[in-house]
Amino acid sequence: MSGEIKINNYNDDGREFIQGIFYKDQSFGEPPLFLNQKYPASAVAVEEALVLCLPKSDFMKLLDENPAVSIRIIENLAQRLYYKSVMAAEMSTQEPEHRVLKLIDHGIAYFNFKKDENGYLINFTRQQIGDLTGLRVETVIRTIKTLEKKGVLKIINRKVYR
Amino acid sequence: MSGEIKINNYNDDGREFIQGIFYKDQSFGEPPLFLNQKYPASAVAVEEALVLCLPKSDFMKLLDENPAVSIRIIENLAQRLYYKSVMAAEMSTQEPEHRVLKLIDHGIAYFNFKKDENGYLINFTRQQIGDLTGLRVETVIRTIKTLEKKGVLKIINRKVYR
DNA sequence: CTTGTTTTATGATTTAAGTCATAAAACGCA
DNA sequence: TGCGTTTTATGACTTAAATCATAAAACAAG
Repeated sequence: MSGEIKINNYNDDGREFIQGIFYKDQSFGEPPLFLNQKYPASAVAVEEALVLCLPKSDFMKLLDENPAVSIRIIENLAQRLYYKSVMAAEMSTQEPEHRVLKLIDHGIAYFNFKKDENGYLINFTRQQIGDLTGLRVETVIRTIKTLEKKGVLKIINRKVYR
Repeated sequence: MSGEIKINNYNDDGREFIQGIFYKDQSFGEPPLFLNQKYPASAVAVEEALVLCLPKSDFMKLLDENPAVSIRIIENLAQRLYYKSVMAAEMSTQEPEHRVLKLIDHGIAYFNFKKDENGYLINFTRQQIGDLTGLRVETVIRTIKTLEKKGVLKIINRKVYR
């Protein structure tokens, strides 16, 4: 309903990977419900957030009685699968510059980045970009500097614009 | 309807990434339909295959008139999203041994690996494992050897069993 | 059976990203 | 207003996986 939630994992040595970030009017956590699986990740509030929790039975009832909702859910899952497919290919084969840029451009299209006179403000910390792309902070910082030098994005007092 | 299909991408320098592999009774390629997006990947027959192509309009009609099909589609997308989430976390933070093992164990659960007296036969080439995990063939070969030495899987005349 | 291709295999070398160390700037808050 | 924390930043060094080279075994096709 409001705020910002990240879905994440930690690997064996405590390194974080962010599966996705969700904002107002978005939903998360459905897939395991349909599979009777355990949640493969955690949900963490990045800022104060209000989240509506729907019991599985109510959710299933909603779907049963309301085909239009099913379609919306399908569209939503399709969107998330699309993002994951694109990022998986990026993360496994492309170099840092490509990965960071892809994430940023995806963010412009699907996260709530605001546009002002400098362009779109990329509302992620370097650490978050790293955790979303599988890179380390230092690498992200250096990569963003390189991208700025190449003129594909701007850094205006430490904030990234595209 | 039969055969084996891989969904893949090639990066800028021709390196392949396999998004997924599909067999009899499975479906693929739906997400972009719901998003009116271009296909972000290609489909390639790995062996002789027979594929049923359903026009978008027919498919949508099927969903509209048949809520039970919607639920099946949701379950299917949820399954694929689940796989991608798990593999994304693996690929970005875990080391080769972990990645390869995770893929193999997922394959046992969801691809059509057959069990015989030696255990489950992992019906992938080293190259395919590499393209699915973002590793190079040589790394996969060495990793599998290490895993064999550790006793977590068997290599019987070049075939991998788990 | 022969021949060309794919798959598995192994050793040597390179390199890009990770790691480690350190610090300044910015932010949050009591 | 001062103090602890987070974020951005940079340089030096290390390392794990990629790359390169080479080859044997297995397989496929004629």
